[in-house]
Amino acid sequence: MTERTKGASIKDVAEYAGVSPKTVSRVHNGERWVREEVREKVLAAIKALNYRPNAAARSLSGSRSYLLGLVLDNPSSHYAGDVQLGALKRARLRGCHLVVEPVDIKAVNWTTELTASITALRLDGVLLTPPLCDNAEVLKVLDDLDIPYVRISPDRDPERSPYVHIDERAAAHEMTTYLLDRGHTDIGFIRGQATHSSARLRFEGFRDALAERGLAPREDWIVDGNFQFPSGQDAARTLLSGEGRPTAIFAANDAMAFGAIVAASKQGLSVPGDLSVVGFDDAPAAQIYSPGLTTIRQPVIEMGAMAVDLLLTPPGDEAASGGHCLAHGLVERDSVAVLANP
Amino acid sequence: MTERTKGASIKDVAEYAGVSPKTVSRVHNGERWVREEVREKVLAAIKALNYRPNAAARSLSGSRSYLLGLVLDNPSSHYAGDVQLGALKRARLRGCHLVVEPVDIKAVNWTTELTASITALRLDGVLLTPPLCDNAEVLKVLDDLDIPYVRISPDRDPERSPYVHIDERAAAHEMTTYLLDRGHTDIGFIRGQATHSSARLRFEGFRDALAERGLAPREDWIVDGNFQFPSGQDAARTLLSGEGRPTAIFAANDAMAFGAIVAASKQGLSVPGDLSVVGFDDAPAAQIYSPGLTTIRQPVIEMGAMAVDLLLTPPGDEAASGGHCLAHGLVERDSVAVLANP
DNA sequence: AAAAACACTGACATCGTTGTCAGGTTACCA
DNA sequence: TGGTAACCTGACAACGATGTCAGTGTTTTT
Repeated sequence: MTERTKGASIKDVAEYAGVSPKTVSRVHNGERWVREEVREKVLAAIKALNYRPNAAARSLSGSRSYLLGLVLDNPSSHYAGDVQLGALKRARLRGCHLVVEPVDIKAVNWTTELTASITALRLDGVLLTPPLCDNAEVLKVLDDLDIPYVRISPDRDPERSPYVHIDERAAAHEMTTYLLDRGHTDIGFIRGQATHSSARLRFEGFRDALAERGLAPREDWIVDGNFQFPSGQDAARTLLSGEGRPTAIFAANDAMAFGAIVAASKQGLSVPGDLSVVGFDDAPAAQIYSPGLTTIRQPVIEMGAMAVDLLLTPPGDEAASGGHCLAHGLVERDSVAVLANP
Repeated sequence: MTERTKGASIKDVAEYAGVSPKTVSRVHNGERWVREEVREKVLAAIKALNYRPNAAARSLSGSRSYLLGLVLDNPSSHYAGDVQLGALKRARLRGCHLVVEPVDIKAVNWTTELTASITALRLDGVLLTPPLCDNAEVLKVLDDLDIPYVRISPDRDPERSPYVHIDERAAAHEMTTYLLDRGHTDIGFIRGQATHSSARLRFEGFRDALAERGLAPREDWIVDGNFQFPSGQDAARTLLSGEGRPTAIFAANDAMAFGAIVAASKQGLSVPGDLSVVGFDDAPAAQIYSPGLTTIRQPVIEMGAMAVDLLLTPPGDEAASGGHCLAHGLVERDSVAVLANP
């Protein structure tokens, strides 16, 4: 094997520019008190030698590692992928790299492994996605390590760390109003499991929107699901088998909405002809389903990006603390029929 | 802010165990020639102090960084997520961490950025996924850096680096035979774009399987698509509008298969009642589609894992060179009708 | 005009680990 | 018994950056 090509070191650059290594360090770290003339000379040398500071050396010497951790429990989901994408882009802009740390809650030693990774790498901070961001053990590990973290859509403990989220209640409210405006007043709702605050907030938005029009949800048209496809099928079967039937179903997420569509089709009901269905999340399948699913889009990529920004904000800066709400969007596709003009 | 808790250093462990730091290093690196008694004493000390070697220091001192790069151009796809998951798990087993490097081919400076990341972090090796693994510029950057890399399902240059793949031709052959065995002889095929060798191989497997039964594909039932959903719709419209129509459609990937199903439904054809449709890839939507899509599953997670293994095999080891083929699977769902008993 | 503050630069130690090498045992063979 | 190998260990110098501090000019203040 040939010797791995080594890049230029800070010494080479210093020599080339005729200054000390320390001055080179000052220049590319943007420290004050470097003469403009010297700065330019050094920058030219850096460019000429194509110098890249060694991250390991910086980490060892300084107090930062320029490494951020993304802790995931389900790395192959589309949601996680989008968070990662946003985080990745922003991290690069900010001169950091992203190390992905998978956590398998079902494994025996996962806390040890997480601790090991964080301490070995001296991560500067950690990003947490749901549902991990509400896992007490994870938070305890991070608190014990005294490492900064930012949560994405956490369920509870708003004071515990900075976080980003969307206004789920408002989004569900908007979706419900959208249905009402199109003449739907008989709306069934498929809930998520009560342990997720999302499930609660989305239902509350639905209920409140109805209430604003002087309506109340029919009790037997509120069915529990668990955010999974099959539970959507089951729930829809229940909704469609009772006395009378709703003209629209609002599922608390897309997977259950797909289940509802399939269940309706199997009963010979066409969507949206006989039944309108809406979801929440804008899953990738939503645009290739038949019919295309009207749903709520979360700005997941931006959430990942903002989480990195918060993480890199100097501690103590008030601007980064607390919750940061990003705008959602209602994505109109083909799964809703218009019963009356808005 | 409180001072970040620092873990024990190798000196602490050495002192605790009553040996030199170098011996501690020897123990946890599994070097030879450490007395059993000493080894145990050191291991006990490591455990007692909960010692984790500092990755930055190791990287700086030794020749390895214990960091692998995963270069992705579309980090939020399910495929990329699964590769990552497999790579992540295996990397952890092998004591490495994974740094994700997004590459946006459309950006101006992407080669510079990639080079910068690799040299700054002194990555031990890099994983490449399609279609990036066939990008000449990426390969040139890596070759110039003289950094080991492993490709996943590359299109060409089999000698250029180790790689993992599945036998796409055999898989398509198997799927075609599956259709033939169920009485389908009038089969339409939706191809991918010719620039992907996957498209070619999958088509060849299809053609060969027909040929083995003494059949030849009908020319106007071979339609070109581009692996995207809409092209599947268009292709199916073409296939279903000519004189006579196939009893089955084999799409070169799932996205186009979904398009075909939707197009068929719009023409009043039920799947699989009036038309069978199969795909390739086992996209997440395949199991929540109506009907569930019969398709080929690639062992993507295992491929990511094996890629890491290959990357960590010492260079020069013959076992790691060349291509490594993993087994695919035919996932039987509900999109194929039986016209005759197999 | 002296003192003080500011602006700029480099020497040197340091971060935590591993590579190199020299040295000390013990075991084996002639 | 002496010599050579194999086995085991630690001192010391890297690795490539940054933090600290001292030192030298230059300006501003007193």
